[in-house]
Amino acid sequence: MSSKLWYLKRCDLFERLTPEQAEQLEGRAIMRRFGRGDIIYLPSEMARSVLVLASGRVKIKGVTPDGKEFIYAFIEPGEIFGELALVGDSPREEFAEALEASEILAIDRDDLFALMAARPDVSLGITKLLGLRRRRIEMRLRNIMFRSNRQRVLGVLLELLDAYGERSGSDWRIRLRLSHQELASLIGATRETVTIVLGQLQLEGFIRVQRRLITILDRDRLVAESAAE
Amino acid sequence: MSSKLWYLKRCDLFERLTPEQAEQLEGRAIMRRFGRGDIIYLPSEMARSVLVLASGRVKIKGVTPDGKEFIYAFIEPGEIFGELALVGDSPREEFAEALEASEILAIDRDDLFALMAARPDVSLGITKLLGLRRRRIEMRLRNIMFRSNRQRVLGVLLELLDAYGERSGSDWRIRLRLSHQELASLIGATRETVTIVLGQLQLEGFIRVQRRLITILDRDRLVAESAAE
DNA sequence: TGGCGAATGTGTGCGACTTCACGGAGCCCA
DNA sequence: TGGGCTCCGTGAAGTCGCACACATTCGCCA
Repeated sequence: MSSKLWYLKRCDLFERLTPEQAEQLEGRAIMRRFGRGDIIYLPSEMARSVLVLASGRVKIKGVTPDGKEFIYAFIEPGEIFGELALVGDSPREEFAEALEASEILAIDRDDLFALMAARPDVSLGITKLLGLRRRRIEMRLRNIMFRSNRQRVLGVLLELLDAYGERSGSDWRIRLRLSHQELASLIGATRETVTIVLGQLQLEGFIRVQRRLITILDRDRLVAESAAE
Repeated sequence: MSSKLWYLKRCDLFERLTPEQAEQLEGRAIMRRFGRGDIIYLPSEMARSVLVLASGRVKIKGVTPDGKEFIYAFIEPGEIFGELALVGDSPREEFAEALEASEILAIDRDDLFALMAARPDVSLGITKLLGLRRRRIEMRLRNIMFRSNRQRVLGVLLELLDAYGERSGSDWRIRLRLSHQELASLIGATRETVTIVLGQLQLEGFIRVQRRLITILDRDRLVAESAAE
């Protein structure tokens, strides 16, 4: 089995394809490699294809007019991204950047449309994917509007715990190692403020911070604190 | 033709149904009326149906833990809302509130799933709808993160102009009449700040404000100002 | 048409964040 | 194993926007 095919099968959406359908898709997909920091696509670039992350890690980000970067999402292996190519003919409005060396499979959107026509379950899967991501973005918006930076940090920690949490003894830790700058880019604050707030939360016994590794010591209290007021 | 059927046909998604399909859907849909200020659905309510606005106007909103309201979107007649019912079995996370007397058609999500299976074009339409709304929300997020309230107001005015702008002589006006409070709930600011900023923009000749009616006098300069720095 | 609630205009203090600046710690890799 | 880079910690000074308090105006409708 080709490596392209193997990667396709790892993606939820495609795991139930018939061998012929999978091979058809695989034959027309293009594999590309990117190094740390490489830009995979940019805004204003026409969106002709949908991407599947085979290995590595990717972030989806935007840049404000005055040059500050903000993060929409992180992509893990097996996940799809750039899927807004399926909606209309508008250009992309965000960046995709490789956070580490990554392998990416590009599927032409017409091939995916064809597959969707033949497989209603794939079509429904795409719909649900779009819906889930929309729900996530709305949660981000809710976490930011009218909230102090302390509340935003609490909120984003819970969100990350939900998406990337793993057990560590009696505690939870966030598998995704993020710098203070990246946390700041998630909540719309400065790097310095995030440093301060994380320090306070550590003092108050909510979390332990070790460089890029954050451990949640008291999840319940953190949830209460985040919901309070 | 029943009024329910007539309203269904006004909705882009359903206008090309066969008479049988339309009647089938119509027979199972439920029409309800709401008065100004009535809540159509709330968070934590299970999302069993998708709504179509037949007449009136609706806003989709959330509330922060400390009671401040923020607005996700406005819905106009012929538009669908509550469509996240199609994604998984999670409860709703937002409010839908009637802004004026409204008539609403509720379609059980299973009926819509059945229709989607029979009509790939409806399915694709739903997918695109979700994608468009996600793009819109992402634009909102981009407009808010790291930006001053002045920039946010400029941004939201352009967004509203795009969605609800109409020609008025050589100028453009925003068809949707919004209070300062509602504008504030769109950008995450206080009502007072919005009043100040609108006043400044009027002094600077960008816009004219008459109570709830905003006219854009110099669109190009406003775009430049919004993109600058 | 008078009255009342909603919407708008304005001012004052204050606090949270930002900006800028710099020192030190950790980490990768030649 | 040390040089250089990124990341983290901290302080001083300034600003923006918020909270709160009121006055005023508008528009609706009894």
